[in-house]
Amino acid sequence: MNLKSLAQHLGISASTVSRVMAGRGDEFRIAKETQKHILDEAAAMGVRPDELARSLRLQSTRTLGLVIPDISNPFFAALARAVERRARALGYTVLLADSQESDEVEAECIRTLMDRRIDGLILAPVGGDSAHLQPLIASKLPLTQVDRVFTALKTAAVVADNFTGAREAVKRLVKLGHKRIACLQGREDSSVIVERVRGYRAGLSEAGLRFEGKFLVGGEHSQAIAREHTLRLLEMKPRPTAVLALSNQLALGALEAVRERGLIIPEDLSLIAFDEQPWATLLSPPLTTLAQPVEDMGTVSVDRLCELIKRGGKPSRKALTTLPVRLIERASIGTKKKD
Amino acid sequence: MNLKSLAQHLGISASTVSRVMAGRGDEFRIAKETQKHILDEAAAMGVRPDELARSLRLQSTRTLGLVIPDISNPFFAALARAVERRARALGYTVLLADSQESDEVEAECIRTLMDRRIDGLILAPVGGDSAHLQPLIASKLPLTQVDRVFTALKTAAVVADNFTGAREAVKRLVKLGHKRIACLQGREDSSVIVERVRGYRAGLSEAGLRFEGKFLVGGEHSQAIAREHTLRLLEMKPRPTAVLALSNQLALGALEAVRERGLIIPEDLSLIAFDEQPWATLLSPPLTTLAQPVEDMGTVSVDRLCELIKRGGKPSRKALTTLPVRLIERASIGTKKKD
DNA sequence: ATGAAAGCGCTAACAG
DNA sequence: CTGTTAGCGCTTTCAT
Repeated sequence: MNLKSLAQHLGISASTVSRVMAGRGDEFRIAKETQKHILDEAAAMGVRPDELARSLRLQSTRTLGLVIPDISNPFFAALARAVERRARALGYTVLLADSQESDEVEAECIRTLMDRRIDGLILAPVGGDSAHLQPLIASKLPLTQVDRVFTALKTAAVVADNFTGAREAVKRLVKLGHKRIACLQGREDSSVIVERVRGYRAGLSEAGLRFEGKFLVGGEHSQAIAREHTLRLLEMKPRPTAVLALSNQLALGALEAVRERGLIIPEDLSLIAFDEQPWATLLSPPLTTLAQPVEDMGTVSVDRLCELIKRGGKPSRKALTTLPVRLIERASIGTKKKD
Repeated sequence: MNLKSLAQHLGISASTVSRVMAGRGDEFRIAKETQKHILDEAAAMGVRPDELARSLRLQSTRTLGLVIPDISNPFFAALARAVERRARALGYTVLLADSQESDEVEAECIRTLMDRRIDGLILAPVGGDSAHLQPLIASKLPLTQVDRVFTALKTAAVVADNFTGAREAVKRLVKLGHKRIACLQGREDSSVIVERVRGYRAGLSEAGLRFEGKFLVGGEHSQAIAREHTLRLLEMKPRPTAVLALSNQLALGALEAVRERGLIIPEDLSLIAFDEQPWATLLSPPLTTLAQPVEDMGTVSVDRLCELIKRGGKPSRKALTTLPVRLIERASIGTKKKD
């Protein structure tokens, strides 16, 4: 059932039906009676305009693409939820794609989405290399980067204040007397990690502590790898007395290692982790976290993108939005006891 | 840039270009040379067929809809990931919608997806009432239900063996000497919960224990509500010595309550929870879980749906697929000590 | 105030 | 082997 057959059924033209269904009946001064007639019959027959045909005709799909590296990472799940909700509120549908932490899959996802003629794209890039994003940039598709971003690409971008978050965490640890503070990182080429490591080093340096390369470990967003690196940290002599884990997945790996070695938090090791999670408070002891403003990041990304779409893809002045990170202090950090 | 302009540019017809771009050049015995020419130029100019126009013409979008109640629930996130991955492998794109545990939003999601002319839908219904799904059923859109299902609706369906899982968990607890085993449920009208509660009661009854209504608490998929109900359980005299939590979110609520009351697991209370999670092993003590085959559920849902699409929506014989649940025993359950 | 006709970009039937 | 033509369902001039 489509508009045309409904029109025939009612003995009027498809144009009139189309105008009424688009809510523009008054604008075209179509008889109230006719309007009611059409609307009633459409509802009764369950006729709705074919979005596909509309999109083709209007050259607009009212669909946004969202590409994230891993939907099973709760941070990105929360981000997706926020994006979806805001987009829905603004009348957009979201096409979600999971790039599986792979540049190749990411490029493929973006191609697929572009083939579907999305109106705009929100991209949380895998990181590292941006070469495969060239066609996307060249296409002039309205684009907002979120979380991990390539600042070299001149697009709107929404990020958490990763630098300040990490720096404040380190400063807090220093205040508790820690001098050997290690940092467990993910992919070193992701902007998020770069910023957090920068914050980590700034925190050390502002406290007059020397940065030690051997205390900066990791290099992948994986719990298993994080566990291994933490095990190695714990074997060092003297070993670090505190660890800053740069994501929730990495924190889980660190916790595994600590447990395996039979060490106690915070007596043997203080731990702070990025990403607040429902289970953080239920660990023994509860975990100190750096809560990212993930809801806001999703909402603002959509808003930025929609502005961009309205402006026809012309970039705005204020390209980068930075949202604050909050330190939630719990019992996983304590005064350094032994040395 | 589109096929037509590419055709003009090359001085050949759009049909030929279309056929070559669809990879059917050989089928139409188009000169190898022409083919190469077209493909090269298309690649050089970045021309790709407009999926929108193709879909309209072919009356097929190669898009599947996926509606889940809550993407921020890691179980559904994992499901979405599996669905996305399998669909991609089969050449489909997935439109994901989050119904936010609301029947109204769910109905709205389904309408939006149908307007976009998806080829099929995978639905994890909110539960309870299926009245709002009538239009969907009537539309004959290929449909697979997953996780929560309405068995009254004659559609393909993929579920975990919730009944057996819950029953085995109870039997294990009974074997450890427990006699007062409570059950913390989610929405009682969801099929998943109904089955798990049925398994819980079967487990009790097979052990010769009486089912006690006051030990079956809860009614919402929320950590906060679960906490409150558990607090109430812990106030009972005599109080239960073991709890079966019917989801990961409920388990977190239960853990909150236990901690607040200063009780020790498993000495004061044994706990088993549905859903295996990365943090389960890191709790103190590690949590005994019932691992759902979430990867398989996603994969099989897509496969079932694609079969259905191929068969033109005709339902198959074997409508319901049940996949096994696995009990992962850890230290959160123990012999009943005091009474 | 409403209708007829063209066209969004593509593919398939038919023609040659 | 390749081209011409019609039409998927819609919206929008342009005409009346």
